[in-house]
Amino acid sequence: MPALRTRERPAELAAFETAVVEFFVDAAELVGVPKSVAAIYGSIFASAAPLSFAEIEARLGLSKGSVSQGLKILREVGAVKEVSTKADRTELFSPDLEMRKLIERFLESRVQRQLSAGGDRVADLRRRVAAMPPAEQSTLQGRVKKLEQWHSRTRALLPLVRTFLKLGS
Amino acid sequence: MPALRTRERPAELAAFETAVVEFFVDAAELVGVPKSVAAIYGSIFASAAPLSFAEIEARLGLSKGSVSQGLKILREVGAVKEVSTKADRTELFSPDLEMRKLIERFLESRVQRQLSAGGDRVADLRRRVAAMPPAEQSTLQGRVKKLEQWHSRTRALLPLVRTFLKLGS
DNA sequence: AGTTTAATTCATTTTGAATTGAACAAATTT
DNA sequence: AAATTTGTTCAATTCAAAATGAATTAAACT
Repeated sequence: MPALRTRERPAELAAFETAVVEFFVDAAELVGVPKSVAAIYGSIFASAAPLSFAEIEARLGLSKGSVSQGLKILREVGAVKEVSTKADRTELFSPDLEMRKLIERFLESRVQRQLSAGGDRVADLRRRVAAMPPAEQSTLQGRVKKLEQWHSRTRALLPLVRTFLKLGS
Repeated sequence: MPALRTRERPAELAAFETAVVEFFVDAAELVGVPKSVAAIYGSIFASAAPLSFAEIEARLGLSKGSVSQGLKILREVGAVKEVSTKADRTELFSPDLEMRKLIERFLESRVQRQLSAGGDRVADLRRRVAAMPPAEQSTLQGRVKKLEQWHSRTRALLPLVRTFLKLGS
């Protein structure tokens, strides 16, 4: 991704924006979100006034395609909301500050999904162990049990995390 | 990744192994671990007897390079231990069943790292807001505050997770 | 209606990570 | 010590995800 293009804004503003963008790009890396999406969110988050499509494109030096695609994703997950000034045709975007929702969505779409898929698999495994050669059965049964333990423990952890993140705001 | 090569083992054994491998490959996807590494761990985990390098290579149909590389990683994070039968030259591998350690390592290397990097960035941002144009300052200050909140909340969550996962074995 | 501006779509390209495979090293056997 | 077997390393390849940009649609203005 090319460096930020700065136009003629105060240097501090640009620097602030860059720093925010970097923050989000970094964080996104951890959870496997594309850089461009994180950068778009970052630049919107870093702007006091709602940002237009064109502004985002210009500030980040991204292609129209990436901006469109990124904004679509961000709207879908509710990370960004459109602030239509009916007077104008251009769409303006502000961050949806309920970051809790973001995390919720993430947990749901990734962790939750994986957990229930995993549940099915573990159940399947439990059935299969029964058909194993007697010599190996007890060992393998132990292994599958481990899997079950971890699965249920993780499952139990999820609501805890949810609750915790819900606490303030 | 090519399908499992089965050699002449009982069909149930192969099926069991495949299922376990799939379980781990799936889970790995969630946390961004390479398939091959997950598959190697899976096949070791699914085997009652320690597995040799050659066995892993054959069962998964991976290249020597991948197996070597994968085993290296798995050893480094303590997911797998070498069960040397001094009589033989071939290295044999068993799963290190302390999966807790695995998760610990993961949390440490990824989450922890990101959290402290993020901490620095947030501190930096806090300083920068001061230099913003007065008109925008209060808005931006609010935003940075949000970031701080989330950062500290996540930081607080981590030990909770650790404790929880430590509970039983 | 025709022109301009704004944004989306999607086939192609780019990029970066994962995997391969061939060359190499180390230990073992004959 | 030559040949063989076992595993490592790393440059080259492959592959999938991400980004691009040109074609297209949609809306607004003349």
